[in-house]
Amino acid sequence: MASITEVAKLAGVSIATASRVMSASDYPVSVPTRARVLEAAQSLDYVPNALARGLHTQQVPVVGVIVHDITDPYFAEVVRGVEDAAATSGFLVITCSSERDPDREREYVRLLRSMRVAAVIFAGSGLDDPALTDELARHIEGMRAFGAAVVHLSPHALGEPEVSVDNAGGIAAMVGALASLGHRRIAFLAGPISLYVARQRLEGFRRGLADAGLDTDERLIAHTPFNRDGGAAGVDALRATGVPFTAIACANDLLALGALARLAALGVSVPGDVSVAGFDDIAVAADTSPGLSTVRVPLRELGRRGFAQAERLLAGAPLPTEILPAEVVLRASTGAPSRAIASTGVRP
Amino acid sequence: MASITEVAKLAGVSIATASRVMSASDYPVSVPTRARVLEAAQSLDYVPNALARGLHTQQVPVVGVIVHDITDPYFAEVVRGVEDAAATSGFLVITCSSERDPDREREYVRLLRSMRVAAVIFAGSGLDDPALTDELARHIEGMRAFGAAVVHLSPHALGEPEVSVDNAGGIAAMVGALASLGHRRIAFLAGPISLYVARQRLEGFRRGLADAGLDTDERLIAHTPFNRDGGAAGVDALRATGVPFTAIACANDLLALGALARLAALGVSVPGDVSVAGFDDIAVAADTSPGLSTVRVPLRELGRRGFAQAERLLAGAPLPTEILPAEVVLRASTGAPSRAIASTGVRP
DNA sequence: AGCGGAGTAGACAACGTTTACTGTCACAGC
DNA sequence: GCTGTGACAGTAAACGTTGTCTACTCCGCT
Repeated sequence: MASITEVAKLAGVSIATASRVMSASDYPVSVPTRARVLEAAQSLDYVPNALARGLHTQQVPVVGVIVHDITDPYFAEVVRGVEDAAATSGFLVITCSSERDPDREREYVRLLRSMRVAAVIFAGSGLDDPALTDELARHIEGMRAFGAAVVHLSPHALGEPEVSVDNAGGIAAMVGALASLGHRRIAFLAGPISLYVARQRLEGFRRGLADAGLDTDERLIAHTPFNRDGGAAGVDALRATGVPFTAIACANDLLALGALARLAALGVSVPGDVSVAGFDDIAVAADTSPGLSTVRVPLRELGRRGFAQAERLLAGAPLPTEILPAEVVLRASTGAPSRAIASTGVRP
Repeated sequence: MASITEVAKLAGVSIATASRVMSASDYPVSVPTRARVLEAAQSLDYVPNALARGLHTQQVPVVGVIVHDITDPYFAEVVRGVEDAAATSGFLVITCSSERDPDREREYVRLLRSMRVAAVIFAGSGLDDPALTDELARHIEGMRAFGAAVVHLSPHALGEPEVSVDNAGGIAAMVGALASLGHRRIAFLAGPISLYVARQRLEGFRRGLADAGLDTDERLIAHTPFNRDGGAAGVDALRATGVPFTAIACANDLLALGALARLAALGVSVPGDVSVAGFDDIAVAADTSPGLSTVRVPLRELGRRGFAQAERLLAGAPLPTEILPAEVVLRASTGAPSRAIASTGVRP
């Protein structure tokens, strides 16, 4: 593997001159000299050593993205957005699936720090856990200590996210849409209360209800894990209350997918008996049956903007926090209500 | 950001001694000295500089994974497998979505080389393109030139993949399952002929047919892009031939998803009129309606083994190529045939 | 008493860059 | 003819590690 020393030797110039050509520095190098260096580099298949460069500049053109799970379509889409933006700036992207496990997250942050990555983007939501928040704050401080940019794409304990999505507004709009269809008793699969996004979405749910002139029935709010199984469990929890409802709004699409599957297994027709709505509009949402009504969030754009903010932060430019719009998408899983189903009133 | 120099100073030892403690070298350091160094490191929040370390060792504990698109559930799952295995060895994972674009791939390989990553895992299949193959060969040689491990998880032009999946066997088994259900005229959405995996799967299709004592009707093989739209296009192409068929096997799940959607739009019932089968068993397959019969491939395991092979390669250990089994999973999209549908015979 | 060898610690030279800092040269201005 | 200046090129010192080599202290053995 050729180093710049060999390039310089072959070109018959000093290392400094070769470096100035290869690193596109603005230091003047005469045209013929530059050409000779370039030719030497080419013929040696020279690739600059980013480690040596990074050792000197204290920074390497790499950005770390901390997600819950890259297998979750939500995060895959966000990471792709980061990657696309990063690629145009010559940055590489390190993906870290933390599984929301504090130990894994800590370890990833440590590794990212050891690599002196230029930026770390936290794509997943923060957890409300004082101990963890303290620790995270130390980590973030540690990262910033060597000039790394830190960007959040979701609400968290330590201030506003640099870029985010109108979570509350999106859910409120969906509740409004359900109300317009005639629904009066709307249930909510809220996800885990400890997650800040889930809280924002719950707040949006309440707001939507209020906007539509409906009361919130706390018994129709179920807190279950943010995944497919959580959706099924949520349906069961809702039915167990015995309280009637005609629609289920969900805090994300995975919950809605689980709910759909569980309802189908129970023989409850969607949207005949109950309407179901999700949030995020992950790609699968169009392939479920019935097609899932949901709230579309520009996930890839979220990732792109996240990287852009990181770059701006690195450049020391001021940083207005951005909130991306969320848009209701009505497909086949929602319709006008027929009759309220309760735990005992499910059609066989 | 504290360096080892400061740690050494605070502990009152030489840099060398501090290094020996921090890098868990097997060089003897007395217990009290070690304790002092550790304490100093702790109090300074010292995190070793992986760049400096990598500059010296010519290698950084990072592995690059080149995929088609991280947003494709197939690749997300594989990357997750790599990530899980990598995490237990303290390695970070760089994700590169090349979109099968030679320019993007070249650029990613260049960046990965500049980072001196320890390994590069090619998760996606190779393309049959002599120019590209040449270039790729040069890249791979370049990577190996500095001691990087290169691992392929799919068939490609330059030899056997280090780990892969029984593509042909899986499809053949699915064709066998369809034949057992009574299907005699089975169509195949083969994906792009230029992709090596697609070829293997096509070969498996032919073999499955032959094993079942059926003739291959070349008109029932459609080559379309490896995605959802390709599935829809494939259905249209098949119908346009006017040749009757009772089942469609697909070279991957995305094609099957597209086919399912297109058939639903045409009012063709699945599996009433046509059976549909996919390949890969991505997570979505369980959420389609009807649930997609497919061939399950241990994708996460594929990623894990890929990393394990890279590690073995790095250690210089011999390397038996592995082929992971594929298993038929029958869900609701397949059933006994009723009558063959042709381009003109579709029920309204 | 002298010597060899553990056991431990420190000095120092890499690794491949970048970037002050120093030159050198030619040329313009006086 | 001298000096100042601008355009280049080279020297050398970092950046933070690791590993080799040398050095010092005890110890036990002859």
